[in-house]
Amino acid sequence: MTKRADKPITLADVARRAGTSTAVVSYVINDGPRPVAAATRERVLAAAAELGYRPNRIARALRSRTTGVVGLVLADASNPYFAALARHVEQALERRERLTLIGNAGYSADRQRDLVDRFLAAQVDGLVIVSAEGGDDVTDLAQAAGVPAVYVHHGPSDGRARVVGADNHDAVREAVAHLRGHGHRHIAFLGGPHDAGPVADRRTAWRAAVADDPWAALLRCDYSRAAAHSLTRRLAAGDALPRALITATDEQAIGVLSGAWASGVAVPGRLAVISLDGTPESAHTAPALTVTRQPLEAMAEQAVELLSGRDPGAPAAHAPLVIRRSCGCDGDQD
Amino acid sequence: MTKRADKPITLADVARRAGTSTAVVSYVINDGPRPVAAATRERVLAAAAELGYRPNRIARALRSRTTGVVGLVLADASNPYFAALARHVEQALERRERLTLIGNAGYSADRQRDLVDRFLAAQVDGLVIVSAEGGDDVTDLAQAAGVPAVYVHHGPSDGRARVVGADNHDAVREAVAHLRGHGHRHIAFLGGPHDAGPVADRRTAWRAAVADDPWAALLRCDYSRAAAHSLTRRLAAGDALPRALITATDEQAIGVLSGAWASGVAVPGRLAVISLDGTPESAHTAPALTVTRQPLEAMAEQAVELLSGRDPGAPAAHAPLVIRRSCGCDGDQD
DNA sequence: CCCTGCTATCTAAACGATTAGATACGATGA
DNA sequence: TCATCGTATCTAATCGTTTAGATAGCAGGG
Repeated sequence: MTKRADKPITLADVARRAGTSTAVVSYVINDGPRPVAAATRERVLAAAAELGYRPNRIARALRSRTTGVVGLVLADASNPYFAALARHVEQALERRERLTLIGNAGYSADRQRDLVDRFLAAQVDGLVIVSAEGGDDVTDLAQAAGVPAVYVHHGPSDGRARVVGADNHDAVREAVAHLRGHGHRHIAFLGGPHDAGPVADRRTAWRAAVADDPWAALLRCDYSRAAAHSLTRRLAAGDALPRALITATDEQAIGVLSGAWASGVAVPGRLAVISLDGTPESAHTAPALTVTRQPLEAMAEQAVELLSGRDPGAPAAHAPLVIRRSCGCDGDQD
Repeated sequence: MTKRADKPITLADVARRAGTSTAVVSYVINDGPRPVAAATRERVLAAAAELGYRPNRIARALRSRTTGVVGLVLADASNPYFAALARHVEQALERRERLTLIGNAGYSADRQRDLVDRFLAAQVDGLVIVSAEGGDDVTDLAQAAGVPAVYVHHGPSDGRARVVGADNHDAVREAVAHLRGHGHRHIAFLGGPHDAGPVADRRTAWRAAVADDPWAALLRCDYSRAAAHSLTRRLAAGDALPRALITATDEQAIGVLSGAWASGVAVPGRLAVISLDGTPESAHTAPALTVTRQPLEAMAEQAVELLSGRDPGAPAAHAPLVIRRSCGCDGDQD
């Protein structure tokens, strides 16, 4: 009961108490555009402290037309990859003292536009779009409102929008080389149903890396564990399972693992797997997944940097190969 | 280039165009507190549509002292359990047309208070705290600001705060009974390092359910996959592994699974496992986890309902047993 | 024909901060 | 002593809504 709830403290209260005008208080609070005498500053600070003054960001936002809030639109927060990305974006924003408005578009372009609309009405200072293939282009909306927008992981390919991604080519090349090192001749790839955006890049890179192998198999399924699980069971039943597989996403890799387990297929003995995401989940599957870890933190940092108008130097961060067990190595599993 | 970015449309613009005052426009926009003649309403609506008017929520918030934004404070978004809970809370809010400000406290009470402070400065209409054991009590802050706060999963135990949880006793009883049904005599429990909040409830319930078994072992480790993984490996090396185990959380269960795999321990053959969370991840581990699924959606719904002042009837939702394979059943895999 | 009461609308004061322009006060130089 | 300048502060307009109070117009009862 230290403070009554009914009357929030305002600038005017502090000014009255300090015996000054609201202007000086404002100048003190934000090292304002004009200087304040040291003695006065002290009085103001003391008054503010005594009253427990907390600036009202809404009022500040109305006047100064900047809210310190950024909208984060997610295609699907259930997907650990997107969830991890979201976390890093939120942290990058936090570091810059900005608040994060979050929303789930659930792979629907309509809901995505809707969300962006609502974020813009809330006067966000910027938009980070973590979208998947289905994600529509919302650059027009943002532009109309004069709000900077950045896509992460996947975005419209016409040059108009700023898109932050990772260097997938190198990663895939490394993965293929590693499996070759284990003696595998034919290295299959499990991609998505349509292959647009980063996953298409990954597929292309794989195709290039196995160009010398006409039998390299391209598999496809949804990006869900369930889909990869049943695909694996089906292939195992028909004895059509490859011996070495690169999956486009961790979700698929995890589905492959559980499908293999259910079919009695030994990993990595009968089937070696490398996944191209490297979310935290991948470290504690059975067996632990060898992955190329997407540099999520660097991507988030780059995205947020782009929002502030700064153009970060490095165009695409490298995704390092993290060797664990699913590839056949006797990994770092303690 | 349909709309210039430099001049957002305001109420006054619409009023001018419709030949009315700003008051009527406001009345029309929100079926205002006063009626408007049908003809006028038409004119206003038309003008608004033509100009592409979008109300400025900041200005609205300043005047009406309600932002339509709720702050969601997370102990740790990396934990899939919390992440799933967060998703459901966000969806429950979305359904009520409210925006979600999200923030990660990272198990630190200081950062939690800090976040709450910043959310309150942003004039949130309510706070949802998804906190773990470490989480401090922030009821005082919220109360001082006159903002309703609800804790989900875990909260201060003095009656002052509203806490939404699930019925853990029933769930644990069911899990124990199920393992007994598989012929297990001794059922161990893997809890957290300190056991406060819901995990303590779960432990207590387990103790009650195995009261007739003086040898039932209580294990402890951090709530991380890594900790459970190495604990399992250690126990396996010392041949001290129980034959049936209930884990307090999915994270631990997944760590146990990967530890067992690494130690060559067969699950469920040598070690049967049931977990008490039931996050989506648990469906696609190898083997698939049998769990008591926490009613996250119901909890989120309850929490948001509480924020609006309504007191939802049901005090604690039931966590149903989802039978898969880690318990020894020939589960519903694929 | 005037007064009453109702409806539809307008005027203007909030909300709490920021900030440009006006002002007051000493100190300085001629 | 007076004009000049600089510093520290105050006054008040402004951001875009909401909404209570004032007002205008019209119908109906006496």
